Amino acid sequence: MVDRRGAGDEVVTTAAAKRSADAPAESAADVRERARAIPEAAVARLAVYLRVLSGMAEQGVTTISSEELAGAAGVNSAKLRKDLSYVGSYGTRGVGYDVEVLVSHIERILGLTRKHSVAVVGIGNLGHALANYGGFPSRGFPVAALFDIDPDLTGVPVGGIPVNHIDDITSVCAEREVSIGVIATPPQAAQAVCDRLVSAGVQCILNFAPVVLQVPDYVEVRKVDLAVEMQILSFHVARRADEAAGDVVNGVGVDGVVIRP
Amino acid sequence: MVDRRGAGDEVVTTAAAKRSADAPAESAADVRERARAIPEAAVARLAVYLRVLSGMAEQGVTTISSEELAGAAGVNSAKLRKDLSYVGSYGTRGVGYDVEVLVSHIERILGLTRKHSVAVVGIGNLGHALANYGGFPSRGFPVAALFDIDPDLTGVPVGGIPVNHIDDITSVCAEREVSIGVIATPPQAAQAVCDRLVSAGVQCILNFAPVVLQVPDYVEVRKVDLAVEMQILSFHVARRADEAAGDVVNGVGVDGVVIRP
DNA sequence: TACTGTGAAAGAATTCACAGCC
DNA sequence: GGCTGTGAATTCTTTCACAGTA
Repeated sequence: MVDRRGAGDEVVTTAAAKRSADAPAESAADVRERARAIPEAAVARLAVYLRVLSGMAEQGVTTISSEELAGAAGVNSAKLRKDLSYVGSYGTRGVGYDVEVLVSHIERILGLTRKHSVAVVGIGNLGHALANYGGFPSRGFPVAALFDIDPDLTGVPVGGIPVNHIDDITSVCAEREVSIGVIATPPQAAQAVCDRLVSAGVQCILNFAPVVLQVPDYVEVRKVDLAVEMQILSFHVARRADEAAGDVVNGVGVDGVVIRP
Repeated sequence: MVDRRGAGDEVVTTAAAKRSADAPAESAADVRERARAIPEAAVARLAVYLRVLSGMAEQGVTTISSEELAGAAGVNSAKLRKDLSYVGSYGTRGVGYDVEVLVSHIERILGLTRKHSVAVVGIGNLGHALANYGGFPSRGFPVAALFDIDPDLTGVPVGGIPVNHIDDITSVCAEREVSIGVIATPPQAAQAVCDRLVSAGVQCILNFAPVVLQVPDYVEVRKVDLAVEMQILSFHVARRADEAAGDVVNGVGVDGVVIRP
């Protein structure tokens, strides 16, 4: 019912493989076809590789092997190479990858060649933190608008940007070409805010409210749910405790890992 | 290399199936075995179901079908039933699930029957927001300690809890039985903070710093990387734009979805 | 009748392992 | 010799579809 992958959207796993390796300057159609074939899970990791590579570049590193990059990104090298193969074949056998080349190709695939303006809705504790978060603008996501329902906040600058009233969301988003909406409101308000963002034309939403948002198919939602993260950690604590109670013999658990007292 | 699943830790997919359905009051060993067999992906969803169910219970709902619960949680009903089957068979055919029963069983599986004290390290914008975030304590994760490296902050109460200096992390974490550490520091400090948390005995870490943390195998790390979330959204914006350029005929894209102008 | 619980099938993601190239 | 790129194998996850039951 909420399946986002359409019927005509077949996954072409071998699309990249079919292309000859020596293709000159890819066409827009090639990029398009390749981008569509990249698995979701790989996209998330590409963003991590990009960050690591940017750091490397700043330190003057020009070349890196899959093994090194994988280590720095916390994945194994086979997965890394597979992920990079979705982007294209930009490594040199026996040598490794050119850091700058890889950075620019990943940026292209992730669509970072254009700026994506962000609107934050809900200027409470979290909204404040997000408005002031330096990681957004520095990575090509300028915070272009802030909204809150409290009229007392309207006009008050937060992180250098004056807060708008939420009733102005449509006009302000259009004017400032907002492409990503961030919901940092209390849970009760989240769905209504989401609806307004969508009718304002925003097609990508990052949701911090602990609510499952209902949106049309063409809108992409990602959620960050702190309580859920905590509960996943809790599950692992519990599992570990269970293992300790069940499998531990002489203080040594599975794998010979010593269980801490 | 960073594989967290040990050699002796075989996944027993059919463990639950082998158990007879009429087993009386599960033993601790049963819970343990079942918990180990739950797929990661299902654990995250169980936390979402739990939240939805809690909301239902508050509204006085006592019974719910898989279809209804799935709709509210944003998944399809087959997946929901499969997920719940990992927890056990607590539904009634032809009727549905008793909300309270399900809540208590999910809580048990997620290890929420005990409290998990949380320490937040790095009391900047985000740290402030986290210290004040009501969603933690209300879900069984009391914030028990705050740490920062700035001596001027030491003793200042944030969200009702005085900030400690980071040098006291070991003693304070031990004393207050912290089981989850939250890293909200600048990226440069994150690995050092992580190391200190680990040597203080904290085995679960939620990391907001855009850094890949290196930890021993027995430590569980989850990360929330806002820039990565943004970049995933960016990828989808780009893909959509590509589709619009390539596949759209007469303003209608794949699946007959109208691409917005 | 209406809904759960679950084997079996299908589909994704990960890992292996090695051919191919520098 | 060293390292990439990738088919094939494996493992994990999702979905199907229906037997079973209140």
